[in-house]
Amino acid sequence: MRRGLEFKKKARIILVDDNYDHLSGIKELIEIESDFDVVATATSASVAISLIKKYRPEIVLMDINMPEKDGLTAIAEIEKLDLGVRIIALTGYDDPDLIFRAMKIGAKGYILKTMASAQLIYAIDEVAAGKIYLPATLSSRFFEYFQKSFKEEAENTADEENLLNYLTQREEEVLDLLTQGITYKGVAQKLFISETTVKTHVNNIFQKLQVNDRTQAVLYALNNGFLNRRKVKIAI
Amino acid sequence: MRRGLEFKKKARIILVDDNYDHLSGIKELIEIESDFDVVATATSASVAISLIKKYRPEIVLMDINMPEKDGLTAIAEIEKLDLGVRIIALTGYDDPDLIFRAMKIGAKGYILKTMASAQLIYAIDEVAAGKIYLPATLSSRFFEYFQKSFKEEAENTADEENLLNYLTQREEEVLDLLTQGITYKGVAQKLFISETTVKTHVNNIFQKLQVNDRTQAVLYALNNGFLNRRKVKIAI
DNA sequence: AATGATTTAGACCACATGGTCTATAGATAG
DNA sequence: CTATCTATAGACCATGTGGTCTAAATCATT
Repeated sequence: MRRGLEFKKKARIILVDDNYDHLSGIKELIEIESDFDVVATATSASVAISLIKKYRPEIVLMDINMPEKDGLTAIAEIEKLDLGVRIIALTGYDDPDLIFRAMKIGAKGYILKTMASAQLIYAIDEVAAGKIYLPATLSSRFFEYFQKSFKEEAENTADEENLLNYLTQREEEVLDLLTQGITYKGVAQKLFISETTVKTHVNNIFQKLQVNDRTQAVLYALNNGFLNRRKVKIAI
Repeated sequence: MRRGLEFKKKARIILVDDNYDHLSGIKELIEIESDFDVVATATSASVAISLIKKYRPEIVLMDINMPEKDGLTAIAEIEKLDLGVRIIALTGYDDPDLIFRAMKIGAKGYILKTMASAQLIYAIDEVAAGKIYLPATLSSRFFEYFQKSFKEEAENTADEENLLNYLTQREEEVLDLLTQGITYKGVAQKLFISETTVKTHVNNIFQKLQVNDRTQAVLYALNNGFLNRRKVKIAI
């Protein structure tokens, strides 16, 4: 796997850190300890972005903690450019929320400044090889946060008292169309039934969901995993 | 780290797999190759759940591909019981969607049946030690899927042509209340303005969002990150 | 000083929506 | 073989909603 790399050209890297000393430290480290090519460095996110556009590096090492424009939004912007740049986030803290958000917006790796320099080189290696790199400590933090955020969501949706469960199949179909913003007339046409029948169904839905109008019904459906359950039915 | 385990009592495990041969194979493997204690086995998810309630094991090895009640919903149910059971998912395929969903609902590990038996033992070891275990190949698949799903979300929300951007502040406030299923009268009271003013705002909102009714407006808002941007304003 | 955008508000009308009640045919369950 | 549930559908009415037009006060910008 790694062997394939040796034949390739050296991966080109841009370093971004608002601390100049730290920046040159990393630069030196990479140049001495690895065979990557540091083509540019930047001390601000906005400069970094124009440098990236110019040099089209394979890898960007981005410090997250920067004044002015913070690293996370910078990463988001770079990802949006869709240049195939692979970004490694760099920070002092192992804050799970930070890690989660960085990975969410597309970072391919995440390392702490306190980590050994060998680990930094290894991370770049891995990311350059197309992989995603998270040190073990960070990946567990990531997963903790990941699962926590979804657990909260699940408690709201898959709740034991989900009124959606009381709906009949036909009522679900009607509600499904309501969640697409379709009127009585539209629903009637789509389901080949009369408009008054739709009204009956809708009224029954209101009763069961304990709401007074379509908007509330749609909101209830959306907030209680109505779309998810349709997906599941199709997927599984 | 690992050393701490030796002092503890052997971790107790329940195995779940609809294939009986496979089940006894794993059981034998664990009993011979490790010092874990297989307290029970089950060939169906529903049996597994009652066994878990009875034995309160530390670890559950759960096959995902089972007829009747599938493994994923079983995992979700077990997690809901909140017994502190740590579940490892087991399957033949490395389908990223499956992996993602398993981890999402709370699995602490995920391994393939095709993997070496040593890796299975190692996975149990890690999960028993409170960690989360994903083999390298699976974790990259997980992250790919993770990032892909959020990329799509971002493209829908942070889209360049987001009609929500054209709304004035007051219109945003009104729309915010609409997304809570509040009527004209309610909005008027909340904002201390007349009902007809609310109507004017709402009509302007419809124009700007290019929709014909509140439901569609609410759906547009929800699908285009209206709630997110309020969150973002507060959070970041 | 003037222009334009925003917020406020009213009038008027058509019609969509919600509430309630009744009723029939078919399916399902006890 | 009832009893219940479900899907269908109509009548009737009150009211909420959406469309359009007008208009005044405020505020920012030129």
